[in-house]
Amino acid sequence: MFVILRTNTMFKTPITGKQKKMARYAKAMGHPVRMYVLELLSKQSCCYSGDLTEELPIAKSTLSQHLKELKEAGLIQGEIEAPKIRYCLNRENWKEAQILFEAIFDM
Amino acid sequence: MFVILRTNTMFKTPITGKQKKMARYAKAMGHPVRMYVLELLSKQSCCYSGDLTEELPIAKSTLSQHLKELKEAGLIQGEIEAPKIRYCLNRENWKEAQILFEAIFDM
DNA sequence: ATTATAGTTCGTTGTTAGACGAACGACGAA
DNA sequence: TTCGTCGTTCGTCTAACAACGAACTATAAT
Repeated sequence: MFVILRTNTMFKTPITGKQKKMARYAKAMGHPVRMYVLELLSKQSCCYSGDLTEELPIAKSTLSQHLKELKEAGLIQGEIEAPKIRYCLNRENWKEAQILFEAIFDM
Repeated sequence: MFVILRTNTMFKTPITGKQKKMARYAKAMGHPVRMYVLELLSKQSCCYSGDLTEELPIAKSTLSQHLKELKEAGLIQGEIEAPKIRYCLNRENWKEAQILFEAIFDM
């Protein structure tokens, strides 16, 4: 018989998967430019990288990096409409983030 | 007559103070240990550094650094009860953070 | 006075983040 | 085909981050 011990006692880490997940989302949101993008996308269905480049006072390569970070955190996704890329929220993960923050803020 | 132009057109930054504030809170929440602390404190009135040291698999000096980051972001505060320090949420800023996250998640 | 407890600060190390311009790749238009 | 547009990747630089142990500070207990 195998008893798979995955309790916190065993590994001495009380930090839950939810907390790790939430920290990941928070980390992605922890930069003003990325906050700007997320807020914009939460209010409209999509936006294009080029539009953001014009609005934000950063190099387009920097914007690419920020968008990449948001993609890797799972909060946004991009769809190619050659030659442009259209970005939108990943609704599933956005919902998950909402639920996690909701829980900690007791809302 | 002085006209103080502080519009976004003038300085070409559309990023609002709220977004910056929110990014600051998110940045502080963007580490699992700090997430753990905040969640614990949101559920109970206070905790002691020493208790956290025993619960978390990190050096106490590392914990001090994390607590310092949360203090500097304004999310927690410490009160000396020699020889211990009692930490609790900064209710005002916690509320502010709640409101900001509430707004972006449309809750 | 010394010792013990509790927690912070310091210094170090290695990693990551965020900024940029240049080079690049993927298209569509001419 | 070349050229232009669009956005990404690369390389570089500097700063920030997160880990640790040791030294330090502030107390209370002996």
